[in-house]
Amino acid sequence: MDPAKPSLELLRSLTDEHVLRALMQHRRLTRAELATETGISKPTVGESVRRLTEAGLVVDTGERTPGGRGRGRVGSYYALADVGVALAVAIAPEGIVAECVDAHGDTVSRAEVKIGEPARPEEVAAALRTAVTTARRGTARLAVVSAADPVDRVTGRMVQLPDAPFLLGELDTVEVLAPHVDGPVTVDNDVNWAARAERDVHKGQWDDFAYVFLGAGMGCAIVSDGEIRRGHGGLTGEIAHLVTVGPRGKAIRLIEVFDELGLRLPGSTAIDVDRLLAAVTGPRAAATRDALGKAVSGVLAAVVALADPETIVIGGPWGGHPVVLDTIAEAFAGLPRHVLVRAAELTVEPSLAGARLDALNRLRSAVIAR
Amino acid sequence: MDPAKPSLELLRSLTDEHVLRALMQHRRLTRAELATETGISKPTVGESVRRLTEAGLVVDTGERTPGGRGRGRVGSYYALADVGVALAVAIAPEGIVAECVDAHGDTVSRAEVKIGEPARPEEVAAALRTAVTTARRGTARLAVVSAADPVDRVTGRMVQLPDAPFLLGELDTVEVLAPHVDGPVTVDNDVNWAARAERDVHKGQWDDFAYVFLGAGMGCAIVSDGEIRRGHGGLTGEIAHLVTVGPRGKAIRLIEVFDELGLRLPGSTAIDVDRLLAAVTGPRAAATRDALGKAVSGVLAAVVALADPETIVIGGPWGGHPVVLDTIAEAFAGLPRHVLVRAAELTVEPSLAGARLDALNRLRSAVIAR
DNA sequence: CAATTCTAGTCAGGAGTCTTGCCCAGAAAG
DNA sequence: CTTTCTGGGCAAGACTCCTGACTAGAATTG
Repeated sequence: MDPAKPSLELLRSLTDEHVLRALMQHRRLTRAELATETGISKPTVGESVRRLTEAGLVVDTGERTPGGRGRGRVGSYYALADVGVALAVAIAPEGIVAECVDAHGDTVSRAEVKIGEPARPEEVAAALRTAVTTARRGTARLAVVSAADPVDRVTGRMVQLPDAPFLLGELDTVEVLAPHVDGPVTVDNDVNWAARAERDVHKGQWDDFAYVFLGAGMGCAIVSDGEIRRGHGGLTGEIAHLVTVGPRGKAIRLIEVFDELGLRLPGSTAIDVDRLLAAVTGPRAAATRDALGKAVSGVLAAVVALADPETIVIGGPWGGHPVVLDTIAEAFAGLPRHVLVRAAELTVEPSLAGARLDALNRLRSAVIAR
Repeated sequence: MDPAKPSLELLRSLTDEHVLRALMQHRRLTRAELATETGISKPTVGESVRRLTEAGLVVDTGERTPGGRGRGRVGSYYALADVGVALAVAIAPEGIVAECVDAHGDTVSRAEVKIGEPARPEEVAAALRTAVTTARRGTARLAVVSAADPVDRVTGRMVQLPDAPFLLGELDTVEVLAPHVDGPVTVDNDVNWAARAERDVHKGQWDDFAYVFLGAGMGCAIVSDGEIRRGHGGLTGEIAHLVTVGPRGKAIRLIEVFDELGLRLPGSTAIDVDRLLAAVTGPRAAATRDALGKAVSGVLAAVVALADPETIVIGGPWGGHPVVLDTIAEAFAGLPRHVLVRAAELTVEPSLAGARLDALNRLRSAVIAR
């Protein structure tokens, strides 16, 4: 039965929720301001504030309305009590960033820990612990993690796909973080988080788009009806095995294109980004550019066919490079169905930004649910 | 502001909604049965029934509880009043089927109209009018339409994609039906409806799967997080231009495979299903089977990469054929990432079944919203 | 400096909704 | 005929929200 049972308690909790959300957004408000902000009557708001104060969720800040504002009676400012923080963590092969956000959306602390390449799982786990313990302020009520590898939707663990780049290795993020977090740990891959951040930049306008990330690993995030689609195992957008156009017009998997072009790191599953960038800008670059353009636009054709995005956003160390972007856009424009291709808006820590915002929303919901 | 404002009116409408939903599901109930069914107290239910009767949404059927049931006082049975019907329509090149469903989920009428091939738009429109006027009983409060062509998500009109099969032609379903329906007309393509029906067969178990339809036209529906994903323009799953493996290992678009195999209807954009089935079962079938298996499994690889389904369902006149299905499953099993491939469960009018169920849900919501 | 004006917060009254508990009517069972 | 049992209704109580009036206190105004 979908709709909630009607009861007076429902009403009361709805009132409290409105008040709490208003305080999260506006930091500090008087009872009167709360009433106009929420549209609820003054006496009801007063009662709610009394309840929430008693429950320890709201405190009288002691501040009074400044004289300058009006001439009437001074009001008391109320604010959210200390309700704990949420952790937002980004795990990449280069290093780890951990941040704490409070219910107002402020980042209260931050820690960075570098990792030596190639990353070994034990090293990553140790760095993760260090970053989180350094960053933590007060009780962390939940954690949201971005990881630069495919993530199993159910267990939150990294998944190695055959022959596909695997940057971090076997790492059970949930297990590592559990001792440091007093609540659920959510893990998803970095491209999905970056796409969520991109969506929030274009709030309400972009409901359906795709975000293609081209770096040492390749991935694609699909936003449909305003939400990231993860699929059954969380492996939506793992495009390494997508069939596309190879260097001589042959149908091969995307990851194989980089073998044929000799652009993978020897002894590793990852793509050699530096060499790739040198190859598309240096002498005799035309052939490489042509091959990459055809291969990637074959992927974009698949994205258009199976997700029908409004636009396609391309990001990542080499995908975001102007030369590569132009090459891809040009090759893609020749296909029968094409959409606007553009560079990602967010370039600095896009996946952390996405994880941070989700951490905030989850923290707020957790506070409201007592 | 997401959560509804707390008010007493909210409570009342919630109570009415519970009562109405119980009556939709159970056809006829006494006040006491309504109370136990909804979990709401007897006086409250009584009051709600009084309100709803006054509003004309509920009627006293005049029936009394039969003596056999217990020994207590006789109760009065209440039931939903006549609140109109919903139209469910399936438009295919062969013909049109229109049905009326009432709020209990009963199909109260049905009409079929054949169309001569090839279908001309005016002929289809005329057949549509005939089917709907024949089937309609009472006021149709809304219509849900399945159409065997790509459908624009915003306008509900058919969309012709370059070089892709286009079976029904330019047809503005919404405009044709508007005079016959007293409410909104919803249009989507037949594969999406079939997939919805398949989802409802596996209620709650299948949240993420793909439905690949292979017939005169080809399409694919993606169910993610329990919902059909349509994309920005409603063209999700139009796989004709997906890059896949051609007959000699060349990377070509799916639709071109049928050109190379000589399996398209001359002078038309559609696939010649009869000739295709003959080619895969007759003598020298091995080469054709091999080509089809590779081409389709390339499409499935794309579906897996971009949607990560739990299973892939294959249906349609030639896709559902055992020989074809086996061929595809075999070719697909050789790829690095593969999931279970199975035939569609529903084979008789699957898209109409999906449209019918959606029509029912929409009708119920419309009734509850007064 | 006193009167006026204005505002945050509270109080009182009233309307509305839900629930529990009790009672009644009436049919079947004993 | 009495007992048992069930659907339905009534009354009382608890609770929530709202409107409107009131109070306290500060700034402005004359």
